Amino acid sequence: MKLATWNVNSLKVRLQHLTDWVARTAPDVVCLQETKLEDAKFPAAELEAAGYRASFYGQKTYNGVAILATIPLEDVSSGLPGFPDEQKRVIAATVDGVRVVCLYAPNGQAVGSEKYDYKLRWYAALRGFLAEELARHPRLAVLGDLNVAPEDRDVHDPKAWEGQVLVSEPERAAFRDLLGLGLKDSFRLFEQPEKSFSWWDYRMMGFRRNAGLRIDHILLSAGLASDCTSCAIDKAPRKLERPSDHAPVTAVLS
DNA sequence: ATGGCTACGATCCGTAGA
Repeated sequence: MKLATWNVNSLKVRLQHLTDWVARTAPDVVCLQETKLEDAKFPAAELEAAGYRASFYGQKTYNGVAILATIPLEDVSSGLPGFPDEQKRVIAATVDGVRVVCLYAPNGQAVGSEKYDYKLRWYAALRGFLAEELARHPRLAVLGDLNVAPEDRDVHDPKAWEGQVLVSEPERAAFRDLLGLGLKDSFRLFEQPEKSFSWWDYRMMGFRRNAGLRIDHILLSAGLASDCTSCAIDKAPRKLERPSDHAPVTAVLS
């Protein structure tokens, strides 16, 4: 099974990139973030034509998540229990016995801001949710834009970013807390190129300078990590005209 | 040098992203 995650930064704008990409790479499951579409406007027919069923949880302008799969999606749930939230950031479904959780973590804006506080509270609720999901589903995959670069090697210029949002110690601690539940960062199960990132700022020629961060992740429970044969970031779609600022990340389970 | 893009919904600029 091939699993993927991609923050598309507007599914309406990126639909062609997405359908081209799935045609080329043939993932079985794709988690999307920042669809920025109300459910009524979700392009279900176009994705069906591309070979994918979809479960989606969206809103106008901001946020929005979806799971696409070539096989049926079962037991779909959305949101974090005990954490009422207008912002549509979480959807989960079971696909062929694998519990898939698709996440769009809050950005946090700036350390010390109200949005930063919301981000840390969201992560605390997420941890509780994933602990329950793990107890229920030993085959658990958590994919998404987690908006945390876990280590300095995930940051193009750690000095410049030190203490900033996406990199700050409380955010990294929240990320490590997820690993502490028994999840593995699948990207780090394998040798990877130096300076591997999944997001590059649109400004300042960020992509051309490889001035990026690795903030999109695939975390796997122990039961799935032992079946994982590869994890990679696909930079190709970031090179297209009018790209998303994020690249897709893919993991293969044997 | 704290900006520089991009998407969106609203106008012809503000909000948000990361």
